[in-house]
Amino acid sequence: MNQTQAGHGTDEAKSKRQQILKAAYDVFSRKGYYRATVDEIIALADTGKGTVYNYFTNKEQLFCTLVQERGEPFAIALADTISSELLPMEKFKKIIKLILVLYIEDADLWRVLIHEVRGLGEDNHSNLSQETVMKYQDGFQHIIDNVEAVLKEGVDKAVFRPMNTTHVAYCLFSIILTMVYQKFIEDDIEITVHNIAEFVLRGITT
Amino acid sequence: MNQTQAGHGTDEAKSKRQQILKAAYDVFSRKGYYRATVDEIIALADTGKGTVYNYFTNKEQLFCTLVQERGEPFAIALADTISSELLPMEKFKKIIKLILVLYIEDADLWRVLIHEVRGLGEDNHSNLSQETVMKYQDGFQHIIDNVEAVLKEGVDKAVFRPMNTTHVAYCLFSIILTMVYQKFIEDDIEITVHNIAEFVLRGITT
Amino acid sequence: MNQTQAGHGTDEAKSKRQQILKAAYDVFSRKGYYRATVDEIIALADTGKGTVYNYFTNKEQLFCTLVQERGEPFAIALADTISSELLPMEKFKKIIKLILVLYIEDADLWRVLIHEVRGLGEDNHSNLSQETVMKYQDGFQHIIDNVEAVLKEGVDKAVFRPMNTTHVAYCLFSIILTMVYQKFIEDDIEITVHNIAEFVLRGITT
Amino acid sequence: MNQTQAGHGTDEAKSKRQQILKAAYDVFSRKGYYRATVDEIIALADTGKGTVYNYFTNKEQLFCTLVQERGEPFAIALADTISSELLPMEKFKKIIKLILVLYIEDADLWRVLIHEVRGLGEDNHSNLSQETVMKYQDGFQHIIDNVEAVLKEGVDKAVFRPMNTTHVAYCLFSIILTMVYQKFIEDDIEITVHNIAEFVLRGITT
DNA sequence: CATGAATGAGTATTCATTCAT
DNA sequence: GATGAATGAATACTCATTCAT
Repeated sequence: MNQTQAGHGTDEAKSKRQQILKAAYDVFSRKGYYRATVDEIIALADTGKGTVYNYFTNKEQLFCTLVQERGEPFAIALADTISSELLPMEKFKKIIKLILVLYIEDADLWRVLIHEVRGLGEDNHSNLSQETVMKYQDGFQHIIDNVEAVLKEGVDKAVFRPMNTTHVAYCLFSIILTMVYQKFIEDDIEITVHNIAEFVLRGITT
Repeated sequence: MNQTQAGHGTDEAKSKRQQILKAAYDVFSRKGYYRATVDEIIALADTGKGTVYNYFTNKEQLFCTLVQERGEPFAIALADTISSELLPMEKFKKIIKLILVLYIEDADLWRVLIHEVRGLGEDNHSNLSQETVMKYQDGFQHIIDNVEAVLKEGVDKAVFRPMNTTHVAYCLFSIILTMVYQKFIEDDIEITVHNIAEFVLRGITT
Repeated sequence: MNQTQAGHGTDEAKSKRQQILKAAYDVFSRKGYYRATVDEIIALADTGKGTVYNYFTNKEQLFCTLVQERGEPFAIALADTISSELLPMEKFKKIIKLILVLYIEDADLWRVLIHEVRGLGEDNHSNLSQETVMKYQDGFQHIIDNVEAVLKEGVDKAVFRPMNTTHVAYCLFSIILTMVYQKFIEDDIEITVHNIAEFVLRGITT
Repeated sequence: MNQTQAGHGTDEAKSKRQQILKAAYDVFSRKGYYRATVDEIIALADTGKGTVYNYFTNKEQLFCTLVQERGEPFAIALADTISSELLPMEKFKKIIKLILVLYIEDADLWRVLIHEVRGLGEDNHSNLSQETVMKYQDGFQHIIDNVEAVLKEGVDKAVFRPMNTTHVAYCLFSIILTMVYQKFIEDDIEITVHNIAEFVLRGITT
């Protein structure tokens, strides 16, 4: 609200939406979805309450926009990898790396998303609408399905031994998340990728 | 509410507290911590709102009491196992089983607890107080520390190959949780225990 | 909040709800439904915001309770009159009087209700829910239907000349409302009843 | 928005204002004053929000302009009729017809206007400013005054029997509105005019 | 003149907690 | 000890209006 007096400059014009998204990212990441208040977001974005509702229909849609924006590149990269002609083992490692990279960037946002989307009982624990929750659950499911597809391919080609691919896919996914959330990532990501792959491939036995 | 007129009997007095805990278990499990309301709990417990606050200082402490009560037996069993003279491999499998059994019983309650305690950013995502969150994180940490101890013992005795025991302990824990939350548990738990152990020990390579 | 320090006396206990209803009557009558704010109601009722929501599920239901309470006696009296064995002309006058009396008491409340329920275009102009609007429209319809029934009876018995009873019933109703809203009511209601009846029965021609 | 680039041509300039008025008519009629939003009006008018405020000082004045525009012809016709040399009975019927025609055209707009202007308590129920409300109440008053004048003339000439002309004028007006709002109008308006006149003149007695 | 991004005052509703009886 | 009426802080969202371009 300082520079161009009322922020109508073309720079700022585009920036308002960005300011809000940036502030929202910040607040959602720190506070989680429910405890993030629109008031705090606008304070940080240095904007009026109405402005938020000009760009986003409601708090939920603001959050979803954030998720969409940050998740898009990953979705594309994953699709590319899946459809590539790599060998199972190579694909396997590449997917691990992709997921790792995705979750390392914007770690806090994904943490919050997963927090909201995770483990539902009969009712909806989440503060997000049932609809939204299901949408993102499907998103995660899709990733896991792809992991499973790679595992199956490996089993078919006898690179991996027979297993319950569904179980292993979920476990692999949870292992990756654990590594990220516990901040077990090495500076050189390749090392972490290697460690995870090694663990999953060979286990811990001598 | 008839016999002893206002619940002055020791039976009823104790039972009031139990009724509340039972109802709280039910509601927390179904709704999660945040969406569980004291109103719903007292409706189910068939008691007055004030009564809850006679036995428990607040909603959070009610939840914590529940967690304490249901977690106690496990903590004891775990300690016993750790200090037992079993061989590393046996200990390893027994711990997997212990954790599995714990989380299968009261699955929803643990789901909720983990939901609240999981991966915090700088601020506290949770609806629980920072203090409480840390307490339960320590609780989980303690379990994981014990798992790690077993792993170390195995490495020392060359039953397991050298590894980052911390990482593996966390991963093992997350794998177990995943199996439970995804309801991948076989009717015969031993099978699941075997599968997890096999996966962690030998990986997926042929 | 003065007398018994915190208003928990049995007198006051019952009175809280009444205080709120009284205040709501006041504010709704003066401001209309939309412009009446819960804040103003609680200020007048000298109560907390939560208290209102203990007794009434929302602003609309508070308003409806008011309408119900004040309208009940009339509905009963009307039903009695309709089913009575009076001659058409007597019934006719008695109904006029009943409606007049109803609308004179609580004139402002009915004014507001009619304001909300009146003349809808395609959409719902009202601030009340569609459901509620229809409920009260039905209520008014019911009154008019009864008026019409009396007219029909009169026509059958050749006391009244043939007419479109529906049109006349509506017109009679609107005439009564007009008299009330314009405060054309004489101190002795009988005079007003007589005037209306005379006008409707004989018209204005010499 | 193409030809004269920014609407500088007198054609377009005038048309912008007309577009807005047309759209406003539409939205006000469908939604009522309160629920009509400027946003919806500009969407329909295919214009910018600022433009509305170039031509009209605010939402209220936009509404008033609309009312003015549509009411003008009627006011003139009414004045003509009043000052004409017709016999009381003819004048009486002509006025009924005039009012009927006025309210049939733009029925929804008048419905909305009356909705806002009707029966005020101590405070202003309306969403319009007290000032505006009074202005239009005066407008209606003026019509009624004219009706009353005709009635008085009839009484003086002994065509009508003695009566409270004020009361009857109001009642006649409310009867006409009722016929319009209940859509009791026959295809041939003359029939409705005749019915109303007959009812008011002769009443319903045999 | 036309535009539309920015604004913020105004409001209904929820729910944990208290405390007099 | 048991009760439940009373409470109010906290929060998302709407929409008329302004003003720099």
